[in-house]
Amino acid sequence: MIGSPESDVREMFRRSGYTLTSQRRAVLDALQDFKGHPSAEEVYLAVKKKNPKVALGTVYQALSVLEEIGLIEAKRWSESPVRYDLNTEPHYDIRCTRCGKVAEIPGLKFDDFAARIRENTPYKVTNTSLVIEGHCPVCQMED
Amino acid sequence: MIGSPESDVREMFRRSGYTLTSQRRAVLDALQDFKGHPSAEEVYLAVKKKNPKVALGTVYQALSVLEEIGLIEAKRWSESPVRYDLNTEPHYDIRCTRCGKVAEIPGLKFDDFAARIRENTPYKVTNTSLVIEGHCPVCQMED
DNA sequence: ACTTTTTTAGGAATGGTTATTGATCGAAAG
DNA sequence: CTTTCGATCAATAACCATTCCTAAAAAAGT
Ligand SMILES: [Mn+2]
Ligand SMILES: [Mn+2]
Ligand SMILES: [Zn+2]
Ligand SMILES: [Zn+2]
Repeated sequence: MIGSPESDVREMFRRSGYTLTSQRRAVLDALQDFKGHPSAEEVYLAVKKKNPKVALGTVYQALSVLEEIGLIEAKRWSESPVRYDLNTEPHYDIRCTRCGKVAEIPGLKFDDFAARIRENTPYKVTNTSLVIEGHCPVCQMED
Repeated sequence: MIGSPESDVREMFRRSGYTLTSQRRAVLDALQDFKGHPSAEEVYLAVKKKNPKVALGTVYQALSVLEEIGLIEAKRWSESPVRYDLNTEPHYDIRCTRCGKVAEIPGLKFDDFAARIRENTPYKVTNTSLVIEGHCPVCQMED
C-alpha cells in the first residue's frame, strides 16, 4: 500500500483534526512524484515548480504534520538531512555514503528489537531504529 | 576493557601517526572523568576547567582524532548532539528522550545484522547501528 | 457577514559542527 | 643549541538543516 489513495488521505486528515490545505496536498503530491526518499529541501524544490510562492518553512511544517498523522515517515542517517518516505509499511532503507542515494531493502525482516531490549534495561523503550549505510552498486565500481 | 590504560593510549597514537598532545590527553581525561556519554560541548566545559584556553574547535578536532584512532566512539541520536563513548566494546546505549540521560544496556547482543542485510541488497553494507530511545526510570515516574 | 482559529510567507534566529587563518609548538637536522 | 618545517592550536567566521517569529491570509465556526 504505497501512496494512500485519495480517500485515505482525506480520512487521515479528518481524524487528526488538521485541515488538508493546498500546501499540504502539494507536499504530498511532490513526495509521490519524487518516488524516492527526498529531503525537505528536495520536496521544497519540487513543490515550488508548481507553486513558486510556497515557503521552505511551510514545507517543513507540512512534512511534520504529514508525519504526525501517519501519512509519511521521517528517516535519519548521520551525514544527511532527514529524508521522507511515503512507504509507511515497516521496511528498511540503506543509504550510500558516497552518493547519498537511498534504496529500500525488500524482504528484510528482523523480529522486534524492543522486546529483547526491554529485558536488559529498566528504561521504557519507546523507539528503536536500525540505521544502515553502505555503497551502492554504482559507487562500488569506483573502488 | 573500559578506559584503556596509559600504555594502550600511547600505542594507539604511535600506530596512527598522530601525536599525543596535551589537548588530546586532556580531552581523553575529561571523557574518563565524565564517565557517561558526554557531548562535545560537555567535554569542552570539562577540559576548560583545567585549561581555560582550549578552544571548542580543538575539542571537536581532538574528539575526531580519538575516534579515528579507535580510542573512543561517536554515537548519535536524533534529538541530541553527538555523544562520545570511551567504551569501545560492542554494546548498546539507550537515551531518555525526556531528560537526555544515556545508559548502557549490558548483556544485550544481537547477531550480526550486516550478514542478513547483505542477502537482501546489492549495496555493500559498511555500517549498521541500532538507535534506541526510551524513558529512564526517573522520568517514568512523571507519567 | 462577522469572529475566531489555523495556516502561511518571508525572513531572522538557532544549534551543532566545520572551515579558515595566522600564531605557536615541537621533533629532527645541522 | 639554533633553524626549519610540518603538525597543531586558538579564535573566529561560515555553514547547514531546522526552528522560530510575526503579520497577513485563509479557513472554520456562528
Ligand atoms: Mn523506504
Ligand atoms: Mn556506552
Ligand atoms: Zn552511491
Ligand atoms: Zn529521563
